[in-house]
Amino acid sequence: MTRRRSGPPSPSPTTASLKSIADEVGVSISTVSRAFTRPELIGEQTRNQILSVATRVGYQPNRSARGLATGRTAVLSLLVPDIANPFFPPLVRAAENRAYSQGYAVLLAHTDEHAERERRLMREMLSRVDGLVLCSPRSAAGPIKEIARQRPVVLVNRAIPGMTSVACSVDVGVSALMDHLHELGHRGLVYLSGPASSWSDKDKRSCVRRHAKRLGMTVDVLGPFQPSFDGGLTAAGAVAERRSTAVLAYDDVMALGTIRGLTELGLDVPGSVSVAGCDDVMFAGMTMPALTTIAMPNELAGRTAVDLLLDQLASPGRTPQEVSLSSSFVARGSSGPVRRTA
Amino acid sequence: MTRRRSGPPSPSPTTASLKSIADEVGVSISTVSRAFTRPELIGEQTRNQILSVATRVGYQPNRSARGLATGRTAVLSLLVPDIANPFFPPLVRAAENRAYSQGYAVLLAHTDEHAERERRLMREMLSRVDGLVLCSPRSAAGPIKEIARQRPVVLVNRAIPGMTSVACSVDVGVSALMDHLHELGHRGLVYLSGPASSWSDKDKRSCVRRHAKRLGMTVDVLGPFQPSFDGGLTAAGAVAERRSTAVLAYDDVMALGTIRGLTELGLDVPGSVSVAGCDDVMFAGMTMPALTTIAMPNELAGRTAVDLLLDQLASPGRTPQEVSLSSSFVARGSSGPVRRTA
DNA sequence: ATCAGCTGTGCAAGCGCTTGCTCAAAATCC
DNA sequence: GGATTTTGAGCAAGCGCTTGCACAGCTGAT
Repeated sequence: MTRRRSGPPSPSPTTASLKSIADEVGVSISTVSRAFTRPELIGEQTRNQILSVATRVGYQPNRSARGLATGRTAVLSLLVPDIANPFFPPLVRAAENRAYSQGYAVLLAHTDEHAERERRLMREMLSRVDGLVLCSPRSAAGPIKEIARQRPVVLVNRAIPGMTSVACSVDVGVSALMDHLHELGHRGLVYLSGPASSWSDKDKRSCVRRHAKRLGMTVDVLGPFQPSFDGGLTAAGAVAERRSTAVLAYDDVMALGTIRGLTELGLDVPGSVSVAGCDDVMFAGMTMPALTTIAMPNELAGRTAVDLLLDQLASPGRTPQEVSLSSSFVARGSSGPVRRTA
Repeated sequence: MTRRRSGPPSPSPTTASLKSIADEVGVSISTVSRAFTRPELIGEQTRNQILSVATRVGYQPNRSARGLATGRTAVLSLLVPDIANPFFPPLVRAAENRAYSQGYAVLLAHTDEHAERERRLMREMLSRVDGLVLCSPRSAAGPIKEIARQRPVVLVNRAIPGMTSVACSVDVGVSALMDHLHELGHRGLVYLSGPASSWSDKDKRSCVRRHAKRLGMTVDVLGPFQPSFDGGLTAAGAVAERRSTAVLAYDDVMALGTIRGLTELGLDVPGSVSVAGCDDVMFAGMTMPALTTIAMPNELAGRTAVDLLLDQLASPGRTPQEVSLSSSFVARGSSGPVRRTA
């Protein structure tokens, strides 16, 4: 270790503050502060001096102090039901990326699909963040609006009148899927429903019905089943019983369970029955057979949600908007032509 | 809407503060503050009065102000390379859960495997959080230690002398896997390596070699390959060429790619070649064949990391410890007995 | 020379909360 | 009953930063 030329014997472990920089440069605290926040106001020479000292000592503003003074924290809250649900990571990633690029950090919390915990989290976040993104919130409209009165809120995959939201409808995807199945000779479809109360399940049911009618196909709605592999396993029994030739599951995970269940019952996928999922989760393309599915634009959803939130932050008066994103269809190996029954 | 009995015409939209409560109850601000932070110091009657008013008006302390006054933010930072990598969600979830239960919120950010971004994030987090958990950090030891000088840091899946870390070694899992393969008649193993510089890849290579020696099996290390499905696809070619009977891939995703690649080359898994992965990612059990793999205790890792961090927060002097967690072996359908060559 | 208008900087008042210290009243002791 | 301790509460000084306002020194128009 080389001897220090002069100055204090050791770099003080206390973090640099406006004051320490001000003292070193020989200006007032306000000037240093403004050198960062309103650089135009400061003379070029002074500013450069300040900035160079700041980078040398690795100055990082104390966020709490800034937050207290400005009333803004530069933090956004992202509430998801369960980050381990493969639906969310891409969304979270996109949201965090966008937020970061705009100078915001992201406080992540998961609600465990538990309305009570969700409400507590929302409340606790209030004093920590500038705005919140709520993904598939379970709470009633009341508590959510209560929060929205205090901080900008954007809903993802849930709409509440008068609030900004971004939702991904399966409509386009289901339409294409059912065209695809129809062309392959299928004349009926079983929909394996998930959480009955969720916006997303309702959307799927209604889209399936609408497009079935359009194509003259029959629809059976089974369930609700757990949106899990085991839920799919269970559902497989019901599918087999019904001698259905085509199945759409609430999500990809359930679809994989269904495929496994059907296989164990001696039914070939896609030979005997075609199975499709929803979400186009990361693994959907990696299984065998690869999963035919409806891709949800969740990266876009995450990014959009943050954009909408930042919009609201920038112009508080803004009227709420309900953005609707559309899905797409991805044909893979788990769907095929209907087989002539023996 | 019923008429309000008395009091102000409408609940002021400004958030409640210590002062507003103090005024209403008729005590000083300090008393209200202490009613929350040091309740023993306050008379029971006063305290109850304060608490009841507080809950009625939905008081939430201003975190910035508290942070400024105490120097603690009650926020932890969790840096992961990529939340969309299925390895991380369970870890993040467990970490967030543990932190939440101890009164801490979690700031999540992803580094995109990018050392520069990682360093910037670490620095920026410094002023926002009380401590950081760094998952598989890419940065050199220097910058990391620099951060650790300012705030407690816990490393996950990376060890740096003198720092607290928690790592999951594949040792136990590899041992069991290789016993399993040996019993099934395999006498050689191909290891498909991932990012050569990562601690985790080194660990895998050395464990594989050690246990191969123990069992008298041969080892071929191929790669490095991208730790992705495509990486596995590529690797499959090399595996087929070598006429290997057993393969261990760097991670589950690569393993799935390998299986697909082998299948496309006309090799049956596990008939012609057994394939195992690492991590026991959510989907590992859902594919067909279900993936034989080495399960990493990443929930435990996430929880432990947070615990270690909170320990350091509670008792700053504490000597750094390197916790090592062990993996386990999960036999599923992608591994089987070696087939007599024609 | 005079004065208005800039520019660049400093002053000082907070932002809402914590906390060491002070102090009055009540409880306890001898 | 007086001295001492305990209890409950308030005062006030910050924590580090932002920002409205004041003001000194220039510039350039008059």
